[in-house]
Amino acid sequence: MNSEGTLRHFNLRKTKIRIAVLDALAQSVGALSYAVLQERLIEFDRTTLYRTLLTLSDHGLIHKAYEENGESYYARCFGCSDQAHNHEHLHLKCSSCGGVECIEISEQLKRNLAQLPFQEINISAKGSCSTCEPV
Amino acid sequence: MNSEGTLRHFNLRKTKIRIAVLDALAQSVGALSYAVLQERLIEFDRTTLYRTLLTLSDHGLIHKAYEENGESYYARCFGCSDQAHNHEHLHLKCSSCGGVECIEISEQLKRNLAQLPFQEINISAKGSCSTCEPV
DNA sequence: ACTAAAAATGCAACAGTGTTGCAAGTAAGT
DNA sequence: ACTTACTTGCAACACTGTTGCATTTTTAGT
Ligand SMILES: [Mn+2]
Ligand SMILES: [Mn+2]
Ligand SMILES: [Zn+2]
Ligand SMILES: [Zn+2]
Repeated sequence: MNSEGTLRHFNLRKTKIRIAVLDALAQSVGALSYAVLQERLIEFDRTTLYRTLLTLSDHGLIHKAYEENGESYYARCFGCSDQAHNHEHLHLKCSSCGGVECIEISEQLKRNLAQLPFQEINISAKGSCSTCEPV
Repeated sequence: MNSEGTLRHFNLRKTKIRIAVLDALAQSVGALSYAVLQERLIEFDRTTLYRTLLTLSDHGLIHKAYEENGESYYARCFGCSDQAHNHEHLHLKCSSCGGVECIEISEQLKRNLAQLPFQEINISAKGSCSTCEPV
């Protein structure tokens, strides 16, 4: 589904910046930092970008994929809603290229995590991404 | 071991702010935010606090326990060194009181995580802490 | 297509945090 | 006590998070 369809599906108004953010994230292999989003969407005010990220995040269209030292990365969600973000994957920050990727985890690990009595669980890791250190 | 002994053990110079930071973290049940540390250690310059947290973190005496929306929380480390931070626990942000705690995880989960090919892994969760919602 | 209500945007403004350079002060070994 | 390497305080700057408010845009109803 394209970005406009996604917005309609989530009952969100179709605005330029929302489409632009969703498009940017959809086209990117890894997650995009707030700084990169800002420079790619330089035609919009950064407050609007800030509020757009909040809205898309609140409704489960995107999620914060990584955060450290004031750097935030965002990525598209798959199967999330405004009820809950279900992130059955981890966020890898590549020590080499600095990129951030969403990485699938094993079924076993998913089951282990599901047993924890918490509303939301996020795993982040540091290491080499598949591009920088091919398997 | 007290804070002075800890610094000696890690071959770090014994300075007022390092002792004060270690003492503050040692006495606290949960992790302390940067903001709280700053107001408790108001007698020191915030740049010095910033560099102190970096130094203690780099050498494995403390770790960043949680980070979101520009808020960082710090906690004492147990068994870490400048070679590696071994965090076999997760960081819980209480949705109720806002506090951050280090929570032990099961042996099984530890084993699962150990199999992942990454240098460093951090788990953070949101939910109710034991104080706000007793078992 | 027209209109009104609801929602989103742009702009200004402010606080907090991360970060660095540099001069002055301090800790630790001799 | 002396020396040296390390640490601190201060200034300074960039970036992010956050809010209020006037203006513009979207969308639903006619
Ligand atoms: Mn992700
Ligand atoms: Mn911890
Ligand atoms: Zn990489
Ligand atoms: Zn609590």
